[in-house]
Amino acid sequence: MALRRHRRDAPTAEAGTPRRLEATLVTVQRAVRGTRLDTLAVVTGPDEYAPHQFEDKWLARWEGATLRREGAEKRYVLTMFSYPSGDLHMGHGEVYAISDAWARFTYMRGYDVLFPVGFDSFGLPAENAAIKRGADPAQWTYANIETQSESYRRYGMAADWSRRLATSDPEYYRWTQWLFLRLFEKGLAYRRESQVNWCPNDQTVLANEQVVQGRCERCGAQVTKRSLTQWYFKITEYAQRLLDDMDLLAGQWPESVLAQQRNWIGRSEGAYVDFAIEGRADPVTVFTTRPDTLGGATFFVVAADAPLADELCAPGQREQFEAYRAQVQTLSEVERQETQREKTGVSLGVHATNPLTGEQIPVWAADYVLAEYGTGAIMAVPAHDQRDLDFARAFDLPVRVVVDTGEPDPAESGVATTGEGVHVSSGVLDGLGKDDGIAAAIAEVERAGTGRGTVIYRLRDWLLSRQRYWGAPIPVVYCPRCGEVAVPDDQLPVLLPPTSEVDLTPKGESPLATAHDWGAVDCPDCGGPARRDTDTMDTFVDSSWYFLRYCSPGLDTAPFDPEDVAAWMPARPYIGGKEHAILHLLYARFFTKALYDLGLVEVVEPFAQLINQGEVINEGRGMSKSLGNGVDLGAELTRYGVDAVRVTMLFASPPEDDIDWADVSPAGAGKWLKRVWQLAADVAAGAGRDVEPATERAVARLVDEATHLMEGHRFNVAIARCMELTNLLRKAHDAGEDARPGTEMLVTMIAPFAPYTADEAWERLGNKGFATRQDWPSVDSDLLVEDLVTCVVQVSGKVRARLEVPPSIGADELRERALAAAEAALGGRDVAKVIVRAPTLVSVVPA
RNA sequence: GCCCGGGUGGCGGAAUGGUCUACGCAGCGGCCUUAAAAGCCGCGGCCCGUGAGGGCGUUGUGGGUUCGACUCCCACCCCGGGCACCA
Repeated sequence: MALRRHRRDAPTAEAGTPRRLEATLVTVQRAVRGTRLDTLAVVTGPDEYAPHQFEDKWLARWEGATLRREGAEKRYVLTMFSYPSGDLHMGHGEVYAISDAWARFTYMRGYDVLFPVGFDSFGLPAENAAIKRGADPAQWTYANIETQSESYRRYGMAADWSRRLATSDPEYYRWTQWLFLRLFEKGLAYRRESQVNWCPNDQTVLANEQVVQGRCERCGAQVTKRSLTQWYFKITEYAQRLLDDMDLLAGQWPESVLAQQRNWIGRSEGAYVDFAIEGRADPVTVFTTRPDTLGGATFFVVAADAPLADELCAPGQREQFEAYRAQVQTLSEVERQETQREKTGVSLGVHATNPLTGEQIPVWAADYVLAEYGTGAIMAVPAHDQRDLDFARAFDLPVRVVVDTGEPDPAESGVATTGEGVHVSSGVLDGLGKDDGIAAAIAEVERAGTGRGTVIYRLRDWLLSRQRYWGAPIPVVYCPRCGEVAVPDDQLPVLLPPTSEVDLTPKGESPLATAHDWGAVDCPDCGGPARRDTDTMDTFVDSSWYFLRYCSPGLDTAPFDPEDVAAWMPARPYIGGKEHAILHLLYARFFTKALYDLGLVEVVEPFAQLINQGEVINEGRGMSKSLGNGVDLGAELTRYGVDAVRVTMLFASPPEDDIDWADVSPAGAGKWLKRVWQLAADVAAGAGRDVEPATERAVARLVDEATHLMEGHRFNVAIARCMELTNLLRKAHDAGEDARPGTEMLVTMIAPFAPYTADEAWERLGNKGFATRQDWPSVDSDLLVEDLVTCVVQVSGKVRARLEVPPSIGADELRERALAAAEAALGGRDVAKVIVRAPTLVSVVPA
């Protein structure tokens, strides 16, 4: 199969070898005050619950099975694919337990389920590992993919293996390049020179989203700035749509993710205002959210590192300006972002004209104004903006109040007033409040032709070039005669050169630039000598469309078939970590909208529902090598059995909460599974008499509750109901009742969490086939009606009595009985009021 | 500073206007066993009572709405996460 070409040379995964030995052993462990003692291996007898003895059997029997159900309604259950660095870890254990439980439950509810698996296999760790060990990134990557795939199967994932993909497969990145070219044709991919984020450690540029508090998201190094010509995607053109379409996601995505994206996009309403500058033909435009305070603009500030500052600087100030700029440029992003820094700046020796007052105001350069936001220049209104006030006080510039908020004079208090107030000394605005003032000010500058209302965004275009080897080459050729030329579709993929032709050592330039033969090509347009782009794409480009490729695996005429995509998309739910809130999830939303505009897909949002699982931590902290508190997933699976670990992941907490592995009990989960397994064998041996109606009703109620809990992804509570059901059925069986129907439902219901134990117990019940292929049980609604319910009698809000009453009891009769029961608690007081909520509650209010 | 989420037993967590603490972990008592492990049964806010039972208290703090509040409203405290010189 074409998809697997790379794997020919991959070494065999190591994960499977010790398991045969373990299969004959069972581990016995004890827990003492949270510290697990050494495991002790003992040979097991025939009646011991020994998951290792049946895991391999079921794994073999499940071979090739998927959750497809031809003709049924389709559902796309999607898990964030993994980066293949080493084996699966505890975090994968949680996200996969959630995903698999949900996918299996969806199947059991009658849906045709697409549940694919793949690998986000381009990226820096492969390259860094290769440099360190002198190996090939492909070899490292594909060996890890095999290791992870083996563990993934062992974990009991019901994935559709025929759709497995890896973004580093040429069959995949061919289409990544193809999609890049479609965006290029549409003007959504473009190249420009600008100041970019540079990671000195990884020796590559970074997108804004990959800079976290001035540091590289991946390695933590302090990011610096460089001026480079790079490729960008025009995500800014989609800012408003990315905001608007969040309405479609409200209630289906976690509020925190939506809030983070809203924050990141940073919509800001205000106005552009033009200021004439002495000695310059064209005015300079500023952005402000408070055009109503224009009259209070007493100076003007340009970002010191913007070309505009250099241009505006008067000859007499040049020396001082350049010294200041040099000083600013030595600051790292981390230093510059310190919030409590003193204001610094330098006068540029020129003046601007306030378009409202006609006043001449001085122009300064400072680093508190950002070159990349707005227009890189501001009107400073010190009375009503704290930063401007701090600057004015540092350099003794005038402060003029134009909004009277009733607070002390900012010039004296040092506190800018930003709230509601009445405009003063502002001509036509005088007497207006804040919002009216803003509207009137916009109307006024528009009338005068010196400004206009506008909306700007904090979001920046997505920088996609990377100066690294292990990624998809950017399919563009530079020709001295024709300029930027797209590689024709029929010449895709632009394959990576073999590592033997490349120097991988980071040196601030792409390793591909050292592959001279690879880089020299004929221009596709004129046939003359030309050279390839030597950068590769950000791996977030790869992951922005993999969920579409899953719909049409192996297709070699297009990245995907629109009909397949229409049949499956959007994914619901999409399950993965919250660290991608403003990275992958924002990029994938943008990409889907761009592909919609290109007519390639019909959906505007790729993920109709999002589940963010929590992290698995240990002893209150994230697991890490430096802390030495890591827990190995494979070792836990060996120690407790796969199902016990899966159940622990799901039972410990709601999916979105973190799990502290020191606080939970895989041994306890195993104990429960053993009880189910033992119950199945005991029930199969037969029973003395029919099941009691009360038992039947209790079973029905628990099944019904568990079903509703599953529907809401409440796995931890659904499992609690299954445990109650186990306890109930055990008692019924021991009392001689026929617990078989209930036990069959129980065994079926644990299949999403514990597929191995479910199928094994199903077989022990004497049934053919698989519990994991059964339909989810449904209950007779007649059984959900109890014959007696408990009615609580409250006096002054406190529970004073309980009555067993038929659910059909009338309000009047219940009132009488409740009053009689409340007599002692009333102690002779008169009754002022009685609230009856038949049949469960009566509240008595004494006088 | 702005935005989002949260605070319930020794612990993980149930309960979203009506019996607070389901289910599980850890703990304690008992049964079984020569013994241990495993397994099974039971206990689990405080006080009085051998017991049945009775009294009191309780969901970060303070107030409010309500017959009734973990749940709704106001103010505050604390914890976690995101953004941040964004004009």
